[in-house]
Amino acid sequence: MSKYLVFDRETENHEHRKRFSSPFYDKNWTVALGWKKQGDKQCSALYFPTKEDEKPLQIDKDVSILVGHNLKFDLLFGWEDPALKAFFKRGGRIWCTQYAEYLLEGMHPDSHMIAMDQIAEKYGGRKKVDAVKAMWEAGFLTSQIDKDMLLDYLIGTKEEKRNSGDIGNTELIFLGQIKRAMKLGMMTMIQARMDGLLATTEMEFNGLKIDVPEAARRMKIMESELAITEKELESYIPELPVGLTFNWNSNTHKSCLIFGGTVKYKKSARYIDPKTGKYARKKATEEWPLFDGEPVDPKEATIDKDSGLYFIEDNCEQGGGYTCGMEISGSCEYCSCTGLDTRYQDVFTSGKKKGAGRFKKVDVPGEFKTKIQDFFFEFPGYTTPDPKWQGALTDGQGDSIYSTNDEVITELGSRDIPFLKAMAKRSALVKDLGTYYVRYDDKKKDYKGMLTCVLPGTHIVNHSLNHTNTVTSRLSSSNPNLQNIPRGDTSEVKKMFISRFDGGKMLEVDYSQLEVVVQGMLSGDKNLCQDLRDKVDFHCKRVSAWKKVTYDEAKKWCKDEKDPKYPEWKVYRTNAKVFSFQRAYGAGANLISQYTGMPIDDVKDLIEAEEIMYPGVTEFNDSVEKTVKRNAQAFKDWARDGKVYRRGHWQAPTGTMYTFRSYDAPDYLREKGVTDTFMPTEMKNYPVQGTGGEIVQIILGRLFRRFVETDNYGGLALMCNTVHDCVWFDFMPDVQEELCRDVKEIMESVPEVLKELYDMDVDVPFPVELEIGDNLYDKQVIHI
DNA sequence: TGTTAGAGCGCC
DNA sequence: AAAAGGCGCTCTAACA
Repeated sequence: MSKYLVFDRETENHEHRKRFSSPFYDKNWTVALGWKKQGDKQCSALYFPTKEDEKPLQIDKDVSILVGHNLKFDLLFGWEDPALKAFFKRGGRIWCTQYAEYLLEGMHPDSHMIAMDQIAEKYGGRKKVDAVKAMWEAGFLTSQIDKDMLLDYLIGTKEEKRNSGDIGNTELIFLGQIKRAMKLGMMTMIQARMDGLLATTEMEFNGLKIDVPEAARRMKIMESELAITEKELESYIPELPVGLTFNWNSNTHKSCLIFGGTVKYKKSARYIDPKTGKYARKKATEEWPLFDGEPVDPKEATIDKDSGLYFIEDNCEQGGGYTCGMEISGSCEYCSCTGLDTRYQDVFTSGKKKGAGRFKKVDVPGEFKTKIQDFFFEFPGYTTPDPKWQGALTDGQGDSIYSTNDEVITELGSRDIPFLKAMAKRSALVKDLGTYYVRYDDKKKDYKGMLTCVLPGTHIVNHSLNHTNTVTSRLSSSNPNLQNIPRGDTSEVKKMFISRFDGGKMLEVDYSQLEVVVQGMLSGDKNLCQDLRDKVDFHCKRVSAWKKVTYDEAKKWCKDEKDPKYPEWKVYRTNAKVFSFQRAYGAGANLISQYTGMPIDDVKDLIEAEEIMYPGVTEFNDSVEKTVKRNAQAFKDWARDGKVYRRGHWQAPTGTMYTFRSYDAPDYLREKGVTDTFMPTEMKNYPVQGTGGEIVQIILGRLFRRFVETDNYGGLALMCNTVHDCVWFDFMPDVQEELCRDVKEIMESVPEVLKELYDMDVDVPFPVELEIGDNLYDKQVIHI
């Protein structure tokens, strides 16, 4: 009799290396562990006041499935527990209620990363103790929360007979989800994906080893290149007013510099007080000496050193005296006065201060007030923008900002603008340094970039592989994102990824054009499947259909460098390649023509040729569209505009459900009275993208089982990462042969796996390519 | 001071 | 025919 075991941890919640409650930080541990085994009348829990008290989850032999919400988190905290290892060894499986909910909801955006509290009630559970959540939100550590309160939160209160809380809710959700999954025909698919979740848990646990000295070396080189480039760029910036610093990161600045425009900048400066019409000033008072009862500005008086009193030497009213610079002696030459009249400051005549000078507090104009104000500076510009580069933002004057992205800069290449190359180089360096190395953010006083996630000592970076964050059921990666590491032809970043083993290697295994294979599989198009079996070069095939020559001719002329036709036909192939990628995303003829520079009629010819060659693909796309439209239901989108839209779905043969929403119709349909339409591009792409992702994930599950079986090849090979159609491994050469053979066999066994799980008859191969190297940059294709 | 939208760009 | 799909990170600019 096999049973389920629901469990959950409340862990110490320090953030470390961008990871919330990181299981890889030694200051975090399981503060409270709760569980309920199938058949138990109530939940159980253990409380561990310190890390030293911590005990592992006990998993009885009759337990066959572990259940939890966001289960990867709880698994990582005990990933090396012998009990858990033994559990997997005997074939134990998992069910993550967060992941299952996301799949059951057809990956609807509202179901991404969904919190338990948001679904507990719909499965008959109840909301949990708010006070605990409030304390976390207020920044308390889990260990600072009252033990009883925490346990109430975890397993329910005494009034709830200790059969609620996180654990009780999870059980109810699990049982409800099983029913839903059976009804929707999604049970097998969910189970298979759960094994994929185990694989990514293993990958997160293993992480990637970073060659920190190499990274530091590269960084130094890049930083000095950056300094040189920025120095060069400086000379192209016109003289700027104080307070405005040109920022090469700012799209506004770049657009204004290149195309002309007004940059708004802020500076602290004086301003006119509307009440007085003069510059605003601060209030101030001064002690002024009194002369005959009238206060006089001390600046106009002199201090008598002996008495400490102020005195004034009044000038002759007739204009004589100091003002004319004349020496005064005796009488004034303009009149009969005796030159200067010295008057002394008033003094107290009695009391304590008798004899001391009298003063009065007088309001005087204080310092000028300043405030941060907008200033404007107009750049003349170097060239005129193409209107199609116009963006949504405006400059200081309200004129349009134009895009200065890579595409535009390339297009500007033919115009004589001297700094474009340096600017592009700077952008590339800043992107690499800021995203994949490390860069100090002056404003936030914080470091940015992938290397900030590297653990000290081990130099391992543990990324997150997220299962519930996309609408297509693909995975995503974050903190850091290890699914967008620049390829070898873009940057040398991949050199940083090395083996953690002494003398070890890295292995990357890719599916060859997975999405084309999936397109063939889903559509069942006879020609496409045959071409996949024949391993034709699809780009040459498209060229042959487009230029009306045979496939063999096209292939020779496109690929044989010695052929006289090669230079011309190579370009055809490149265009066909771009065409096929664009087409996969559903782009129309217009856009492809614009993007490739091919005449629109040529693009239309290619599209037509495609449809004649692979009619099954069009039929498949049409059938998805029909299905979605047929089952669509209206809903009011309050988050958007409160208007009525529709949502429909299409279910793949594996059981995966894709949901689609409608959007405001484009103008040409609006004129015909249509208010909302589904996006044909989404409907074409989701099934292919999603099924490709799904296949990789279930294969990851198979790989995980093999790694469990072999104890990670005796501890000499590790699964590390996956990027949609590829898998990364870290291994010792000792096990290379066995590892490569297994990985290739398992990854290429897609048709067998799909037959076994879903009784699908798949007649296309899923070939993979293996590459090995000392790092993920310098790798060689290997053949087995 | 922190949040958010937009742009840009890395990957598949 | 007509609407280029999916992510996450960094940066700026605007706003509360």
